[in-house]
Amino acid sequence: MIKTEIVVKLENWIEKALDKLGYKSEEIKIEHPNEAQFGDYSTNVALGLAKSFKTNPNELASNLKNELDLLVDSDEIIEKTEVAGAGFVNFYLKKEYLIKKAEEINYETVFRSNLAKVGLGKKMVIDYSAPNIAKPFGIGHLRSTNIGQAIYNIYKILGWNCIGDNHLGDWGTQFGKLIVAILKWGGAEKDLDSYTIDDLEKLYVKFHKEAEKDDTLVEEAREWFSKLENKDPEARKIWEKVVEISLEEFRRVYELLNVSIDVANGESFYVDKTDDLIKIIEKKGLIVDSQGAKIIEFENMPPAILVKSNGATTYFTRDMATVKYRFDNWKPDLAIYEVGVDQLLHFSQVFETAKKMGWEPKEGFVHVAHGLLRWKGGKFSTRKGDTIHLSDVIDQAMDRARELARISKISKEMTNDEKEEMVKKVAIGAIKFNDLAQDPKKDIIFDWDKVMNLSGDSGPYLQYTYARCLSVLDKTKIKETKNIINIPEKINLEEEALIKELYKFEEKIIEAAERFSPAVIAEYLLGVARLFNEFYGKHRIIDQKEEVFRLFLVRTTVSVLAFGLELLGIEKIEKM
RNA sequence: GCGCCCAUAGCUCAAUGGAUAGAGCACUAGUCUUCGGAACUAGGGAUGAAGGUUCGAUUCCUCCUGGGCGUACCA
Repeated sequence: MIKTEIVVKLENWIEKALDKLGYKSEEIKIEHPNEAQFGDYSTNVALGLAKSFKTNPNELASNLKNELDLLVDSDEIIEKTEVAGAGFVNFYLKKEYLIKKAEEINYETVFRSNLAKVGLGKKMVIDYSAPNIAKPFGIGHLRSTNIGQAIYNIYKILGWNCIGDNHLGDWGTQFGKLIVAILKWGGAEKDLDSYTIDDLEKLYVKFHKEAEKDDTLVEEAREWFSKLENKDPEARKIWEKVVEISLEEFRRVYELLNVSIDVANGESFYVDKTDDLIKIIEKKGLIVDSQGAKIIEFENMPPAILVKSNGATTYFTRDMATVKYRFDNWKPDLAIYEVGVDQLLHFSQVFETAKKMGWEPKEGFVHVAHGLLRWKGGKFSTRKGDTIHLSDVIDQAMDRARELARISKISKEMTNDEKEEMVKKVAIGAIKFNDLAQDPKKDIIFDWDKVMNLSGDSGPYLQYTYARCLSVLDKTKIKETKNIINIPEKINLEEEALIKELYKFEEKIIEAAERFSPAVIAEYLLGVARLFNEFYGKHRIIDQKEEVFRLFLVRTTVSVLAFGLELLGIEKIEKM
């Protein structure tokens, strides 16, 4: 758990004060109270201690406060303390400190270099996106792509050395199925070159429909996959073409999403590495022969298949080869897998085997098992063709954004190209935010209205607030308010609420990293934007006597939103 | 059958042992002599059920109900 300087300081204070009073606490918890009336930080340490020492919690808290006040007197951060409730001690921050933190955010280089100290140059590898070849980019893989990229961005900004690896699903029995489908129903007259990604998907779906009636098809598919592994020229030729068609589609999607993944060593990359891998694991004595297959057994889990009875490998084999390759070549301190929760058992088996083989990074493996995408009724299934294509979602979101742009005053001054560009950013921002704003662990219910939500808790709400801020900064005559010299005597409730939210940015970024949850940042940005809009709605900024201070707030809000959107991988919009 | 996960407002989500459970959507009523109405203000409405641990439980434990995922040759 990484703590901010102020939390460390308060912990030390409390420890010292308790020591003087003759108490010792195992754990001192400092948190933000959820109500402004209880200050900026609080500790409940007196409550726990009072219980074990059988004293009155309020009395203990008062004594603690008295000791702390001796330290507060000469402090430049803490303004005052108070005892409240059942025995909480609350802390209030000085205005000067809040302003100093906001200034740091405004001077981006300072803020960035502070954040970069957190990771200490450690290295992590993150496995994300990993779409399957021969299927259109569905909104299922969108989740892994968005969350994975955001986690990558967050770790990078915290000074980690990051490698993103797109573990493309370009190998496996599914190709056996696809080859069978192409040969049987693709039409011999049809040239492979003329296939589109949609054709491939239709064939894949048709295979599963037919396979329900005819058991031999699956067996046939396994045979074709086995042929592919044995470098059969016909199988190989079809496979290569299919990969080419798919990669073209993925390139288009990533460009649209503004995603770029460092390397893309798909499953096929590891095919020629599995023979050695199997030998090494065999040497270690982990392999058991069972019903013609080579398996690995575990104490508390079902076994994993390393080699199938027909001699072909499984995705377990290839994932083990991947673990070894990354361990040997990249020597990461941390390995993250942003893959769906439906593969929980699989990765438990992979990680367990890796531990036994000594291929575990120092800080271990993390499976960010994101929840599945569901209809209200059930699960999406590629096999049944019950999927939603990303391109359809984008098209519909763009239609909706265009409609809003049509009635917007600002966009009347834009050229058609500018407007179309803006509409695209809004639509993609909305779609991405929908994925990122929710705790990755939970299933996500697909809802057209929610995905395309352009108001309220949404990506466009953040983009809009950003544009609104810029517009104010554009209209004022005072151009330099990154820092302020005269701190106002009195600030109103909305100003106070806003500045007391802005300084939390740093800890939110760290929390997002620790919890592997970009949603922490997404939620935080919504809060900032909401507070800003409330402030904006109540108080004029330009040509007021408080203009300098208020512009400072606007500028800090801009900095936080810009930085936060960058972390989430959502594009900013200057005018919308 | 066994294992893992989930259940919060009509709907979609927050709250990772603390103080009066927060938002958005939808609904109702307002705010346009506007620094940008993709906004703001106000309103009603919620912890699946039963026990337990605790000074304190949406949060931890047990059981029940409902749902999801997994459970050797798909990935």
